[in-house]
Amino acid sequence: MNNLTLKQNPKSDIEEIQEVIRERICFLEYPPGTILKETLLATEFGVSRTPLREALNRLHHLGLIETRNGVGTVVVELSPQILSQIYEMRLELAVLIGKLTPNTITHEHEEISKRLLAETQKLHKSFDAHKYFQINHELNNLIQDIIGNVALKAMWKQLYSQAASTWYRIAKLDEEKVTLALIEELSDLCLALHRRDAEAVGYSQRIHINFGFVRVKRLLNIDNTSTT
Amino acid sequence: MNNLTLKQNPKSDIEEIQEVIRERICFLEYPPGTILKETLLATEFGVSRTPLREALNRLHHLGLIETRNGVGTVVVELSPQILSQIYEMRLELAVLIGKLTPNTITHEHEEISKRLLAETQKLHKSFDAHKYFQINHELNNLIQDIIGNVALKAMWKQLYSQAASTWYRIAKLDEEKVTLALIEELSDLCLALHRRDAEAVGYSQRIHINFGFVRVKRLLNIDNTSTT
DNA sequence: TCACATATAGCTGTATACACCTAAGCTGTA
DNA sequence: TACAGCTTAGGTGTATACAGCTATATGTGA
Repeated sequence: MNNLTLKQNPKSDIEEIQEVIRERICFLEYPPGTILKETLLATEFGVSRTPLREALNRLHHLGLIETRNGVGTVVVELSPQILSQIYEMRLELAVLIGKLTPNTITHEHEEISKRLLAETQKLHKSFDAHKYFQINHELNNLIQDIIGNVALKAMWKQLYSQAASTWYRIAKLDEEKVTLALIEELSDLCLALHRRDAEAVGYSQRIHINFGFVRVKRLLNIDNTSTT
Repeated sequence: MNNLTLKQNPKSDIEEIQEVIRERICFLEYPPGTILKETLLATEFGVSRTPLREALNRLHHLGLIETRNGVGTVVVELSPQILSQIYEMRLELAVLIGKLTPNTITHEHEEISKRLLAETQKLHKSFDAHKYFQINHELNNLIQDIIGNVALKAMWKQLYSQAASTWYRIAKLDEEKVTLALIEELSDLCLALHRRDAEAVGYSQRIHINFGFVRVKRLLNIDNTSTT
């Protein structure tokens, strides 16, 4: 665990490539529908197509891309229905953070959350989309670091990756409100971490995922007939 | 959906290879520690190493294998701790089956469960390990087919795959009890399906996963200090 | 001018050769 | 005989050539 960054250092080249492309998809650098060419990416990362294809294969398994023979590898656009299912799942997983043997919360976790809160407050004065994405991303890494159950952690990461780009696309439409919501979220988180209360972290996450879900539903006109 | 089989037909060759190897791992044909050679598998399936590596790569992502450079691809042996986390997660996911917009239960689902029950009752008279595995496998496919939330379904499948081989190894130690438990499980399931009650399916699954968890813990001497 | 068949550029899918890594076995020496 | 060092067989990791597929563009006839 590095100094206040929680950097996830990938071991192999392939994992590093995978992470870079994943972030590009999450951060809307590759918006849904973008067609990625293996040759171009391979030359960019300075490797041959073979290892690059392995990276893409893993991203395919994460549900982020789809490759069509003769065409290219396209960044998936999730249907409103699937996206809704993903959010419903995330709501359920959130409360499991504190339930399933969480990792011990450290002083460092608390410090990171404070830093992110401060950065978001600065963001409130002059909004910067990419900075907003970055903070969300680091926040998610922080949450992941508290999740002790490896299966839950993997699932949490995957669902975040799948939902991120849509959320960010929507967030840009209403900078003011989402920034305020993020400040509120981080405030809650700071309090929960200060109390070393993983359960509170989970419930806080649930609340704020639901905030996002409501806005996503509103903008995608999802008819919600499920019994939540 | 085929005639009372719920066959999952893979599209590409790679997916088919992946499924075959996955079943071999689940069914203990490749017990943990087995070293798989890419060349041998490639010749067996009549393809080159490239597509076979893609299949292995996906299995790696499912947490079933690990490949070490210069050595081979080894079937992972999950630590008792990780296995415990997987079971805890499965317990939580079970109740979500009925909660998160399940698929409509059909007459066919009911018929399959009846058939599996009948087969298990025959099994009770003369036990056959592989047959037992097969029934468990089909049962799991049946449950998957009821899960409507795609994220939950994917997670469910993955966790089953990871836990299966350990469970089967343990099941062989006490054929009598596990067969009776399976009969009970399928009886509950038949009833729930007859009522078209997905929630009951979920709770039934939870009960019987817990049955397995208890036995796994007993044999692996897991110290359970978590607050379930 | 439009519809349709065809040619083609460029992509992914696959096979294969080679580089690098690892572990086991062999050998020489104390 | 025991042990250290080296050799080597055989594995995975990577690069690359080629096969097959797809969408676009082009040309031709009505």
